[in-house]
Amino acid sequence: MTQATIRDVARHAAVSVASVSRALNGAASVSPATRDRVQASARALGYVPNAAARSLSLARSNTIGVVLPELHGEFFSEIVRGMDRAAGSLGLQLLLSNMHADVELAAHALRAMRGRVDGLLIMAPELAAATLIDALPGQQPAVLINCAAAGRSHPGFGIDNRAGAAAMVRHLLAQGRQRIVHLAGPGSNLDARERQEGFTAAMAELAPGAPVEVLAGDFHEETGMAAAQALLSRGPACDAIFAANDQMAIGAMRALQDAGVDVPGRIAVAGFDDVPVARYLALSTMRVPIAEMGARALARLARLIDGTDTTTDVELLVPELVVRGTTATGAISNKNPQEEPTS
Amino acid sequence: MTQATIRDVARHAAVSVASVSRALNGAASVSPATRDRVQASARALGYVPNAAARSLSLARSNTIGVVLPELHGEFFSEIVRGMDRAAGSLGLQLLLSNMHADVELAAHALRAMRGRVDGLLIMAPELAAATLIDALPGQQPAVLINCAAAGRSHPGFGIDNRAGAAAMVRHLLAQGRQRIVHLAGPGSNLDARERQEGFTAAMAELAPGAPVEVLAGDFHEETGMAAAQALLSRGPACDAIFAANDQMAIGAMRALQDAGVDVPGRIAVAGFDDVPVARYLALSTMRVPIAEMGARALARLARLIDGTDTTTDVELLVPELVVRGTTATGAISNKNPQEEPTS
DNA sequence: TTGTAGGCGTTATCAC
DNA sequence: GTGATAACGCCTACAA
Repeated sequence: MTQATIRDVARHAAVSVASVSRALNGAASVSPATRDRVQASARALGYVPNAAARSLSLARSNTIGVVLPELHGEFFSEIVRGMDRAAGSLGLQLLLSNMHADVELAAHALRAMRGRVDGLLIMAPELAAATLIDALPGQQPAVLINCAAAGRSHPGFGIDNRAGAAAMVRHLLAQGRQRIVHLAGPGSNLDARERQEGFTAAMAELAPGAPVEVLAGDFHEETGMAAAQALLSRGPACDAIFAANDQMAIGAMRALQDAGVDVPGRIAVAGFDDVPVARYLALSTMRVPIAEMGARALARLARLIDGTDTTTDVELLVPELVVRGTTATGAISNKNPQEEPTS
Repeated sequence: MTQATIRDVARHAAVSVASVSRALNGAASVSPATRDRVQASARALGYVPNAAARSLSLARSNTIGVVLPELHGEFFSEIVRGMDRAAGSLGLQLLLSNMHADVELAAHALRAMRGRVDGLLIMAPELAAATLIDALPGQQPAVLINCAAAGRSHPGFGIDNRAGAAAMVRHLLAQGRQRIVHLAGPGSNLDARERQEGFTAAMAELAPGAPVEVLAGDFHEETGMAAAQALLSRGPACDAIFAANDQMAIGAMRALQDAGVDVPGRIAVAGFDDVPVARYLALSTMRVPIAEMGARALARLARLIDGTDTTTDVELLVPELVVRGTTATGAISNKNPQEEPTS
């Protein structure tokens, strides 16, 4: 026997399909007697409404399309967790799809969601604004996360990378560091660019005389190691390495420690993101509220869908400075890395 | 202007909707001329097929429902990554929903997917077999992951926890450890139970005379700390702690090191899972191929859906022993300071 | 090769 | 309060 439809229930309860629909959806006026009969029949037949049919009829799916790039473990799970939490409390489902770097595929993925989702949550830190806008299905409500394209036609969310970088620079300077080297991320990445800009701007403002140096990087641990080794084996030494993300910072730490360099005694190391590993390695970093960003983006998309919120500005979430052993002045105090604030 | 439908395209191309459908779906016989006209019109109007309508008509959604419990960062992202990878290569989408411990809610979540997905990927290590089977929509193809219910009516995937635990026991014994204490996970969790059983079985077989001790735990780091402290402050000492997961192992390590106990000199520590942090802390552990499990489960579900595979057995993935510093015999590998930040 | 028409399962608009 | 019935957008026999 195949799945029961609303017609089966109607027949079983000896009423019309209209009454079944009304009885089951609560809303309209139905006599208690028929409602009970309908509910009993539905239960007896194991009836479950067909979501596709309902979506077609209502032109609403109660589903949010989520398009993310290939991203590393923690970031991915955190942002999805935030979205899922918000979606659950709003009675929405999440349709996942990962955005390939290929624009063709990305556009295809977006199109495939038409009629299946009520709105889109898109994160594409590597895609240029115009490219993305073109790929967007015309009428679909969408919220852009970490997108260069956000703010104009579509609302967006992002990390205040400039403020974050500035906060770290301020911290390092306050610790007495004089020559801070920034290990940048890939130029194709929006966050990486903003962090670098934040760094140079903050240095120019807070330490006008100090040397400003930026090394190219790619967000990978190996690159952090290589950069640190290069720094050691060349001319004027630096006394602080501020990496554009934690992975590179960790790589730098390893290389420095392998070379017997005192961290932070001789060189301080700082990262960005606060991945879980950072706590164990006592790495100072900027904590990025990823889950919160996901949750807030979802909530805003929901408001956009039901017309409650029609703004298109970009909301920036400010990272929080987390000071640990790798930038502490004097004695390193990572004796108990567990005393970190819980997220 | 609202989204174009197949009728708009038909009108624009001066053909029937049937021809549009045929032309766009490639399959049937259409004259090259009309196909070109249709494609041109579709592009001109920005036509994208409505997935809900198509699902309703075809009784197929090309979507897989994924139901996961609340799980910690890495596990979640890894398994979803595996599924997503496999889904992408098969042209399938992923509809996410997290399974709440509450059976009512779980059943509701499963029901809500009716008509929206072609099959279900369910992971519920905490739910009893019968409960889960009851909650399953009757006809829906489903693959169970880490479920006690797998293997009977539904195919399943799982970790060979017994073999994994045995491998770790063998390793610890080979390292000369005599008194191994197992720090178990929550009894409600299938993996935890199997790991514990694997431990006791392996001990009975490989070290018949040795004392076998099991401490209750809950998979949390704090519990690992508390357990280690308790072990230190009581009677006969042990020389190895084998935790049911990495989190507890890490907690135990910290407690031991805080107490000045030489690890692994006096007490070896081992975990299970190989979370990313494990590498940085030089924790020996069993590596669980999570992404692979997700990918294979999805592939098998796809075969189940198209009738290619109708078996219902459980496939077990074997964890791999990863030996690091915390179980090494002789010289402790603390020589690499960055692997032991609390030194 | 192409067009007509019926059906997929629901909801909503009418009459009654 | 209840019951026909027309959408919703697409696919697919069946005819032509």
